[in-house]
Amino acid sequence: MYLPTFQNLPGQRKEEILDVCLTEFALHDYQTASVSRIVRDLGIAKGSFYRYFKSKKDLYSYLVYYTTELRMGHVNELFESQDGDFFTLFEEHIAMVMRFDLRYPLHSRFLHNTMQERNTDQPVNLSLQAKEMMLELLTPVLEKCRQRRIVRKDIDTTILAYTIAQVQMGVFDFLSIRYKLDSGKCVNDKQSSLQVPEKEILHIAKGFSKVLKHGLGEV
Amino acid sequence: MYLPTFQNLPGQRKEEILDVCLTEFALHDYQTASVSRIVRDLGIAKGSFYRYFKSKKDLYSYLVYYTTELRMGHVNELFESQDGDFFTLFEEHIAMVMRFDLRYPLHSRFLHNTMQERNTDQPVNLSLQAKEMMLELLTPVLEKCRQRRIVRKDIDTTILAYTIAQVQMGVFDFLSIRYKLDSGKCVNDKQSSLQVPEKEILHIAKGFSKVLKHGLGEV
Amino acid sequence: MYLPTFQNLPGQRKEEILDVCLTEFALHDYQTASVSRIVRDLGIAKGSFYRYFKSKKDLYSYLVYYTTELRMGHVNELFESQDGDFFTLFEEHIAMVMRFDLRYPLHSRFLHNTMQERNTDQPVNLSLQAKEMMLELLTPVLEKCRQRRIVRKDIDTTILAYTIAQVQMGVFDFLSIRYKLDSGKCVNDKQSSLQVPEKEILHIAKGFSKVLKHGLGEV
Amino acid sequence: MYLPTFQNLPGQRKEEILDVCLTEFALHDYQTASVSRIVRDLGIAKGSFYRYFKSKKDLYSYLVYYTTELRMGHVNELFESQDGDFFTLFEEHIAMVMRFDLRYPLHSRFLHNTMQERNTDQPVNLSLQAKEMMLELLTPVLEKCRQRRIVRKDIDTTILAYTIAQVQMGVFDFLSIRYKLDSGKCVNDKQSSLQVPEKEILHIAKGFSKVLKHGLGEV
DNA sequence: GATGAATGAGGATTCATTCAT
DNA sequence: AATGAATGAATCCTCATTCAT
Repeated sequence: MYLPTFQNLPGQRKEEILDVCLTEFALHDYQTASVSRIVRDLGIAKGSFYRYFKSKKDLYSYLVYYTTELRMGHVNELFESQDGDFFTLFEEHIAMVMRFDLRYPLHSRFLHNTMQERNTDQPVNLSLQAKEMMLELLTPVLEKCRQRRIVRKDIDTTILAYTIAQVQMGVFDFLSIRYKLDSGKCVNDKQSSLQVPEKEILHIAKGFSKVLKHGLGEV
Repeated sequence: MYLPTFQNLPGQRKEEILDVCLTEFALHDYQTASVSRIVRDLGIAKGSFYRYFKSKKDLYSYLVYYTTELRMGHVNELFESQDGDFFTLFEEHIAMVMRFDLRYPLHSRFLHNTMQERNTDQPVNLSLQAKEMMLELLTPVLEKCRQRRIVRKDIDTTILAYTIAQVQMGVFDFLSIRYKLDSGKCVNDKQSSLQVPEKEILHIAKGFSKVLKHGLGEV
Repeated sequence: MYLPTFQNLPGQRKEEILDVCLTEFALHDYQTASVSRIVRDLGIAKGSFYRYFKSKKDLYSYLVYYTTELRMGHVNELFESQDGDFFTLFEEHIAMVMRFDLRYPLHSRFLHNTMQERNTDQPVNLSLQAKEMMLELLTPVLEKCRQRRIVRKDIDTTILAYTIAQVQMGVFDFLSIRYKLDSGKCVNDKQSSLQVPEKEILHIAKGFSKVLKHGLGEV
Repeated sequence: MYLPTFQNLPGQRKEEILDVCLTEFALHDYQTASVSRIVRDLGIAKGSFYRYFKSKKDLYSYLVYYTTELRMGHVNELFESQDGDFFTLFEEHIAMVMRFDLRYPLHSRFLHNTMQERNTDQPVNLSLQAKEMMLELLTPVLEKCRQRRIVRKDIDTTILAYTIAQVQMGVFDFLSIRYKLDSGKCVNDKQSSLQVPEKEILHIAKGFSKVLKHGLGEV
């Protein structure tokens, strides 16, 4: 978490600082990311940085928290609404994910990096952890869906849940490939957002939703 | 590529060395992986390492080549056989992947890391690149499947192909979660392989295959 | 060029540092000169050095600039004054050179080394370059002298110019031999200056001037 | 000095080896010259090298001896013949020097480098030593010339002697500048000799001789 | 006589962090 | 509150030399 000194900074300055820090961690992995570069880019003294954040690790933790919060404000997690259809929900969810990725490419790329971080010292594979969490959330939802005969019963729930999770986590890369978006370049050039027509987003969301619901096989 | 000095080493010693090197790169990303640690673990002089490999980068390249070759010997890539059904093929493929991951957890984890390498200097996202390559391979296969009425026509091929790719690339993590395998710990403890009953493997493979073919939705 | 951190140092400390650095490069060629030895001699941390200068190369460039400036403040280059006699000018010039060499033996030796630097990577022979530059400066001067019947016309200007340059560049060694000065020892022992009576300097300067003007042959 | 193993090598092989070694020391200073590169270029084992020469230093010493001998076979040192004129002698001497430099650019460049070697460990400035030796040889010669009224008496002998030495040692560079010879390139490209018309050589030799005898000044 | 693998000290440089000002 | 100089261990890599085969 940040230190009081950071808290007392004017709001805009705080955002500038977070922006630079996110950029650094969006372009490099944890080890390679450099506090020296951050303070250079911010034009502040090394000491100042350590009055804002206790350490590189602390900064990183906060950035994870911060971006996760931001994302949660834009993307509702997948759960079964009382009346809505699960696959419609999935469709909406995945559309939200895409919109977030396009609107906040910096934060999105940072989170993406986060998911790929591996580290001996703290042997937590964040990516794995995230998937596990998602499975835990999805499993009961899918169970209910089964009872309501929305989801098939002849395949393990974990397999179903994992497929959903995996597809959902891949949307970012899908967009990158489909629209030749270079998120690294985009972050480097300080582009603040990417453009894909809403219509396309809806189309893709429906596509993935349909695949999940009915499979690839011809009926 | 390795230097002659390495080539001349007794076979067992070569394997020991590759093992230590793979471990280092399995536990750390390229930047963080340390030649110093490698030579310490091997109990050899710094200079000796550089008589085996020209540089850290060269070692890394070779390890990628080496593990890729190994994997290719165990896992046939996904393509449409003349008479076989695509989804049966997928089932077999994914079973092979799981068997490889379990038998060679070190190599598997290394390859996994490889896919996640991002580098500012050469802004090639290997993971993205791999996915793109897979899409290019899968697209024509799917097109044929469509003509033969095996695959539905009402969804974009790219979406279908991407879903397959994404699911396939996630098997490793699925096993990790389902069987509480900690590949980091496993690599650290020098466990040479992991055990999951063949029956389970076949079951999971069938599960993913079915999901892909028929979807999650109840019929 | 130096970094701000160096600039901010107290004047005396700056001189101490430059002194140690010059000594290192006066006793060894560029490749052999060692940053490790410099920081050891200065009693500072490795990292500190790199807060003063960006790199070994940058340090070297600055030292060249620094000593050249210093020398230029003490030694006027050879050119034809409107009314003065060329050989008188030469006499004065060479006396100034000797005085500089004796007063700043460290800087002088460093510059001397600089001239001898050869480098495979950038195959510029500095010594050769310096001579060429000197020839370019001297040639028009000598041409004018010829018109004014001060310099003979029956020998190629380049030969004349080269002789002047060569003699002038050898004064340092001449002093070393004549007065048994060991500039290496002198630098090592941190002697700050060498003593040769002004009378001697004038005598030698006149000697070289006369030789150049009238030659060795008896009239 | 070389070891017996080297002595026993067939003559041609010995020359090949010396050639490669000379090239290495012609292109790099002592410290930077690399035994590794030498054995690589020769295609022999490291161990073999150390059976030919005790050490890098020993090799270097031998190369100095070897090239000096070679040069002495082509260039007679300057001394007063009983009847010949000193300045005619100088003219012939300097012509010989130029011919040697052009015919043996590799050896010439090596010797040139040798003269520029500075080293803390063995505080012998070879260049200075060579000049001193030359002065010792020239001084008695000049004294005799004075008695025979060939050389003027109103200037110190050391100054005269030094001027001669200095001019003579500069011929190599003079040729390099005048004929745009790049001895580094020439060594790299394994050109075995350089071409300058004999007529030019004689002209230059006469030029320098005249300057030394009569000076630059108009009579 | 020849080989070439092993050595380990040394090279330049970067880093996160501390602390006196 | 902010500064920025100092630290020193860590990074990758090269070198001349030795010695068992």
